[in-house]
Amino acid sequence: MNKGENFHPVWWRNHLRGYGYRITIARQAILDVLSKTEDHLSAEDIFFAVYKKHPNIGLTTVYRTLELFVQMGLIYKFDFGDGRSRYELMGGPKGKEHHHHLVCTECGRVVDYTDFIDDELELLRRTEKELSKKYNFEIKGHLIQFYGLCESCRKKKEKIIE
Amino acid sequence: MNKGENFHPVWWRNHLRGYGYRITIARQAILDVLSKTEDHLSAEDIFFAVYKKHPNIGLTTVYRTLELFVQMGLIYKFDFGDGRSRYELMGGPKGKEHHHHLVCTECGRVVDYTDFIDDELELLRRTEKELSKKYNFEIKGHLIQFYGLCESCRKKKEKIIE
DNA sequence: AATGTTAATGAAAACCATTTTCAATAAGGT
DNA sequence: ACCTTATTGAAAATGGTTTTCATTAACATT
Ligand SMILES: [Mn+2]
Ligand SMILES: [Mn+2]
Ligand SMILES: [Zn+2]
Ligand SMILES: [Zn+2]
Repeated sequence: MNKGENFHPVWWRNHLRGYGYRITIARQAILDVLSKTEDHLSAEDIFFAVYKKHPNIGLTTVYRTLELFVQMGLIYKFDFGDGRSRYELMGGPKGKEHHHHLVCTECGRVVDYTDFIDDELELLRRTEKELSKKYNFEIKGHLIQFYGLCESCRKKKEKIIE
Repeated sequence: MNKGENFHPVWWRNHLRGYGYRITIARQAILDVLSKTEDHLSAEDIFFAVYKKHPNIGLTTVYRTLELFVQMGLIYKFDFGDGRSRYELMGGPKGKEHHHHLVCTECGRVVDYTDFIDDELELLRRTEKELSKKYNFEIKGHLIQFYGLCESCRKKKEKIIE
């Protein structure tokens, strides 16, 4: 079986239908792209990836579909500070579990990390609890990102200084 | 002494001069606005606040000045997901200490919190250390935000359901 | 398999926060 | 006062995203 090729289409179809949406070529193609990549793609990235097989699908549809999938909870939408949103598959067969990000401020590289230190989740839970009590907030989620310099960017800077 | 009125101008002047920049009316006015508010203002918010006393200062200058202050480390720039950047004073006499945010996804309300930050800081340091070792990142900073529903938005939703 | 209803789509235009351009102005050293 | 040049305001440009609107295609019904 061609790895990733039309990966578990049944799952998407059920997921879509379950929400009362129609199953279209564009939606399947976009999910297909997202299910095959390890990267954090922008709308335009996805548009170009889809374009290879479906040059008739427009960027507008990509935006609309991504918005829909975010609302459905199928994908995550992130902002890493480079002026465009980036998307990542959430649940499903190839979906990633909850994780946080490490972002290089120089080249934009993004690293997922899921190997939380044991206490991290514990502290998060505790913080959420205390915050919701103190500020009367019903906390639904969190965003945690670390910013810095990746290895290659650090080396480049060292060379310049020498 | 009029509270906040031209608060410690000497401090700004030194801070600016220390970086070799000229002290202009626009820059002082913008710092003045930021030093008087507890809110997280957008560039436009700041423009309007400045406009009251200085209707000749343009939005372009506000953007340029904010960008400069961010580079100088005088202010923070945040993105709370409503499509515009928001700014907050960093150091100085009225500047806030490092803190994280609680954001209402319904009305956009933003709450600063500095509580529990001791535990958090400790854990953060440890996490940063582990991450920088494992992924060869030189970590420079972090972004932590909790998302949820503020009290009034929660109550509104409850009423609708009833 | 044909039909009807209506969600979904593509192309173009609009939107809107932010940036760039460029000639005019003013900060601060002499 | 004068000079140099950083800073400024107005207008135009930019670029990611959204809206508009006429056309197309999903899919339930026949
Ligand atoms: Mn990720
Ligand atoms: Mn704040
Ligand atoms: Zn890098
Ligand atoms: Zn709210």
